[in-house]
Amino acid sequence: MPAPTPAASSPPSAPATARARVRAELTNEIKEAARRQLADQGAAALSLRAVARELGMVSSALYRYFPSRDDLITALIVDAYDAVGLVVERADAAVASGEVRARWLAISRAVRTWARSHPHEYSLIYGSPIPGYAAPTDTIAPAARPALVLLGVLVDGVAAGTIDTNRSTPIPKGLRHDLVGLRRDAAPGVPDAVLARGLWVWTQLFGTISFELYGHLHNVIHDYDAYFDEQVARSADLLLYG
Amino acid sequence: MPAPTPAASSPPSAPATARARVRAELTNEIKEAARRQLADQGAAALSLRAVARELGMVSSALYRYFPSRDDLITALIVDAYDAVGLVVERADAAVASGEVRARWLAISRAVRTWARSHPHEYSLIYGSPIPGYAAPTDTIAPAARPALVLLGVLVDGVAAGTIDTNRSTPIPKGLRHDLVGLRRDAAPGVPDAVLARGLWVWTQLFGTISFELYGHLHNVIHDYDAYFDEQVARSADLLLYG
DNA sequence: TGTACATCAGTGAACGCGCGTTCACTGATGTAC
DNA sequence: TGTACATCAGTGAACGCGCGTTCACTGATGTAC
Repeated sequence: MPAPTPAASSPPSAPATARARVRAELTNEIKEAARRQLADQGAAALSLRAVARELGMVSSALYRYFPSRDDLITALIVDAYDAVGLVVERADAAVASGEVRARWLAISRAVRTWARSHPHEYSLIYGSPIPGYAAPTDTIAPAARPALVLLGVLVDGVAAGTIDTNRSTPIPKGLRHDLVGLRRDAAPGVPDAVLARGLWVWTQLFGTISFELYGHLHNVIHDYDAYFDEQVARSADLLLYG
Repeated sequence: MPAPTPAASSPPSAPATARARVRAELTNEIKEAARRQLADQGAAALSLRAVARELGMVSSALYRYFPSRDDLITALIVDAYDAVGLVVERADAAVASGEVRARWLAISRAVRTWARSHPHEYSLIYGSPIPGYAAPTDTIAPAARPALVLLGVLVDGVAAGTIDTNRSTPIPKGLRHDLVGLRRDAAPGVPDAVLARGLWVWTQLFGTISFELYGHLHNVIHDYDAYFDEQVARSADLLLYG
């Protein structure tokens, strides 16, 4: 019986050396501490020194992990998009693919649940931009992830005939042109009217969540669960039947 | 012919003394400089010292006008709500009150136009909250101003029979309860179904504007005018016919 | 109309604080032979 | 298996900066008589 090699106990995808493993762990700890700070103060107030303090390190040590504050913020943004993208994908995957209405509801609720439990990460990606921070191109692909799930639902619903493709309203030429691109890239077979409805309910969803999170319905809505359910059910009808 | 008194050339509503007049003017100049800084950096980065610098004053002088940085921010928030409230009211008033659809379109376009020309003031009130700033109650009344215009349209549209009140979808009990309060306070005679549709299109409007401003439709929509027109026309149909 | 006093605006220095980033360094971990 | 060297992580001091707010002050404007 051969003696196990030292690496045998670590998962196959783990980095080879102990140093690299520690590095990956500390990178995560830095991001977690930064996320905690985000929750306290918001992104604009995120401070490298405070993050270092929380980890018991000296502030200059962080520069071994992130070349600058902006790079740390970028990492948080990418993580946030990936996190919401993942919960949306999972919620969608938990519903049978023919159940278009249920998939929409599952997606909507997943976004809201994630937003409510991670309000500052939600703000980081869907709130107002951070002063002085310019998003690099690395954030583009993860940003699209949640919306791609909805587009997948539209593709399936149209293909299966569950989504009504007859009802149509006039669509201006400029928009029609943009919808051609969207269909080509991410929603084959979905007609203009359905894409326009998709955009319409998608932005509505984020409007509803932002209004709830930012208190714009304070003193108007008290039962946010009931309110959300109703609005999202309405969106489902609009999506399916136009 | 009697000699004019010194005060004769000033408008009747102007403060009595020269000192009070200068004070009011400087208060406005401070707010204008602060708004300019907002556009540069965003609210979180708004600095009293920088505002003072721009006005050629010493930073401590600002404390004669605003007791703290938060009070200056509050003033900017109130001004921003009043500004968007005013343009919305004017846009609405320019349309005959029976033209419900046209009024909705006018209101929507007024909000978007204002948002595009004052993106940082828009963010100040509809974007993510400013870290460390807690909105005082002074902001509540002005915050309601734009929405009250839409509610006025609903009241008129229902009273005149222009808005379809027959189409209705199930409304959960919790929401029904909230709608009772809303109807009592600001929308007499407007049934639940219409109020719920009103909330839907209202949040949709802000979702659309925020997505445009914050670049969430980057590479998807290029002709934002066409896109906005289509979405808002769609909302008009929903509002009127359910 | 003129004077005495009170109110107010703005100054300049200071307090105490926090920030991002650079840099030369020490000591530990990893690699090649 | 052991040794020599290279790589890397973390330290601590420093640079240069900006911030909100307080405070005693000077001089101008307003008010009461």
